[in-house]
Amino acid sequence: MSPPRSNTKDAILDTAESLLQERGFNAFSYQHISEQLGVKNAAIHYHFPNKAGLGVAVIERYNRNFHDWVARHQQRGTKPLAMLRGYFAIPLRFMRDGQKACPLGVLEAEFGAIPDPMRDAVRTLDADIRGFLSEALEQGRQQAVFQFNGTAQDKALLVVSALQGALQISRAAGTKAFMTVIRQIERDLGVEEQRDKISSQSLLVSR
Amino acid sequence: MSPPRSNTKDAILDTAESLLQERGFNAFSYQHISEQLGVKNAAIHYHFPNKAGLGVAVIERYNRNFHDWVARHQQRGTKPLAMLRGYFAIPLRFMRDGQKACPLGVLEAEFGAIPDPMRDAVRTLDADIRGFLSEALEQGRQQAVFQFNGTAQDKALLVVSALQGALQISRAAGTKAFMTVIRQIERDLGVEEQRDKISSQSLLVSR
DNA sequence: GTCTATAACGTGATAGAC
DNA sequence: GTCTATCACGTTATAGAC
Repeated sequence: MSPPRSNTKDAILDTAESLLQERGFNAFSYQHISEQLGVKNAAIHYHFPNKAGLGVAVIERYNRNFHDWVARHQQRGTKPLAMLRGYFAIPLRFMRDGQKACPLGVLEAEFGAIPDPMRDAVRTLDADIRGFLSEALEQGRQQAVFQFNGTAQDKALLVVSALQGALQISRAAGTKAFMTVIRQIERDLGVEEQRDKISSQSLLVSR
Repeated sequence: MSPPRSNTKDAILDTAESLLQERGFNAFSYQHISEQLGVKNAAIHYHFPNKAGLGVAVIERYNRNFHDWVARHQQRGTKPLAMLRGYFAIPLRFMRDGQKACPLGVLEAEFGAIPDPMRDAVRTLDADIRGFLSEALEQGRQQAVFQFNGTAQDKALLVVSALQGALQISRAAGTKAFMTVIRQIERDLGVEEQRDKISSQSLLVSR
């Protein structure tokens, strides 16, 4: 159902997504992409006639990938705590992969300066991520692996907000800040501190 | 010690700060400022020769204002809970004042695309804000008005992260999201739900 | 599908008159 | 301290050859 996918098109999306996370939407250009890709900017305009369309495509692909990830875990019957940690691992990878920010956070920070179609795509992505997390938290509470007050929706919103903020703050304050927030979130969910987390422990000691 | 402060200079800083919060650093220009101010862009270059300097000036003034605010409350002997809520009121004002984002969050989201001197200023601001909040939380814990696990520094980082993220998310998801996060933060600090918060209660009901 | 060439415009910034 | 005028450059985007 999708055979003639051009190789370049995906490469453009990869590069655009990466640049978006590094620089934000308004600070990367067709030139940046074309240079990194070794291709002329006209080629990019062939695949994505205008920048708004490219932006929307990046967000929608990101959301599709997220849905696939969720579906994969649901099929496997991944348990709530592993689900939560698998979710934490996503921004964690961003941070380790060159201090990237979360696309959602970047676009919401630039919300007043992005095209309307992108705003819609952002809203959808936000709703989908929170929907997923709400479910995981609610399941975990029912299985008594998480404890928290208020609705799962409210708690999910807090967790998503904290992760998004922490990832940004880590760009200024360093990796440790992000690990700290993850640890604090787990603490606040009543998840016991793990005994075998050597790296986390050393982080604790170092301040 | 500071008598000949040009009126225009402050007006430029006001406008730049506002534009920064609405559009981000890379999506506002000297033209935007000059149009809003009814002044030519050369006048702005007279006060701030380059954009990086303007950016730094905005951040540093913001930090000075924050310090003044803290000092004012410390002199008054404001109690921890009122301190916390006074702090919440800052981003709350941003949101109500045209869906503005927090300057810190915006700049950290754009961190890969802002000049070096601005990065330094951002790091300082971040450290100062968290320092203040850590103190307030620690005081509150000692007075048994807040309950939380972990160090006050860790909890402060979580709270700052959550507020920053929530303010951004609210641009896409609406005001309610921000109120929800504030309520959840208070819940997680063991602050009792207020009986007289009619608006908050109706928010709860509406979802 | 990718290229060269170019258009039309916004950007940060400077020189010099007033 | 603000203006007019202008510059060099980067931006998104298009036309048309290959």
